[in-house]
Amino acid sequence: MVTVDPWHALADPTRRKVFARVARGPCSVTEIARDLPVSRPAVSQHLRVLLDAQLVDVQQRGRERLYQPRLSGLEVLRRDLESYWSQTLSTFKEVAEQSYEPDTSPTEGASR
Amino acid sequence: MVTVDPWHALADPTRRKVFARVARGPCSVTEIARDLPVSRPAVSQHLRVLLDAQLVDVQQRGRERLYQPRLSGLEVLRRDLESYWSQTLSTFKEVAEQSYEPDTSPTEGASR
DNA sequence: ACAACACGTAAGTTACTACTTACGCGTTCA
DNA sequence: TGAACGCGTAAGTAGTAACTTACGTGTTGT
Repeated sequence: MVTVDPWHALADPTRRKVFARVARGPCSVTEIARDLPVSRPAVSQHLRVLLDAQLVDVQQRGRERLYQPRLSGLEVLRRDLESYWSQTLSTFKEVAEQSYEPDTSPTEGASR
Repeated sequence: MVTVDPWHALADPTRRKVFARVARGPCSVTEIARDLPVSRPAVSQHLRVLLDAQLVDVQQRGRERLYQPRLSGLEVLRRDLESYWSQTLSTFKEVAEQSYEPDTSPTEGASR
C-alpha cells in the first residue's frame, strides 16, 4: 500500500473537484465523471490518489464502487494548517512588538 | 502579478518547509537555504510561488529581503478545509441514518 | 449463456515542475 | 572605489504528473 501526502492529493484542481463531490455524499465513479470534463479512467486514477492519501474510502455495492469521504487525511491537513495559522499569528505579534522597541535589534535603524 | 493557488503552493514538501520556516519568524533567503538541502536560487523560486499565493510578504531590509508569513493565503485554505470537514461529517451522518432505514434506498438489500 | 454495465489498469504522450549553474544588479563596508 | 554580500532571474535538464485510448475482469439482467 502506497501512502500519499494529502497536501499533494488536494493540490490538483480536478482532483479537488472529485473529492468535493465525494465529500458531498457517497457516489460512484461514473457519476463523478459525468459532471467533469475528463474521462472516467482519469477519475479512477484521481480516486486512487485520494484513497492512498486517506481522504476517501470505497465500498463495493453490486457492480458499483461507492466512494465516501474519510477524516484521516483531513486531520493531517487540519493539524498542519492550524500550526501554520498560530505561528503566523504569533509572528505578527513579535514583529509588532519589535517596531515599538527598535533597541532590541542592533541592525541599525533602517526599519523604515 | 500572477496569482497562484495556495493548495498548489503548499503541495511541494520543500516549499512547505520554506513556508514553515517563514511562519516561525521573519527570515532571509540565505538563512532559509542554510537549513535546506537545496540551493539558494531554489529557495528564491519557492518564495516567489509563496508570494504569488499570498502566503508570504517581503520587506527590503538593507541588502536583505525579509520574508514574513501572511494570512490571506491561509484563509483560503482554512475556508476550503472547513467546508470539506463539515461536509464529510454530515455525509457520515447520512450514511449512518441510511443503515438504520434500509427502506429509503430501493437498491435492494445488498447493504451487507 | 450472452450483451450491457461499472470499473481498474496498462501504455503512451504531452505539459509542467523542481532543481541546477551562470549571470547581473543593488547594498554594505574597508 | 572596489571587494564581498544578498538576492532575483534566465537558461537548461531530468523527473513527474495528468490525461488519453485500449483492454481485461467481475457483476447484472434477459
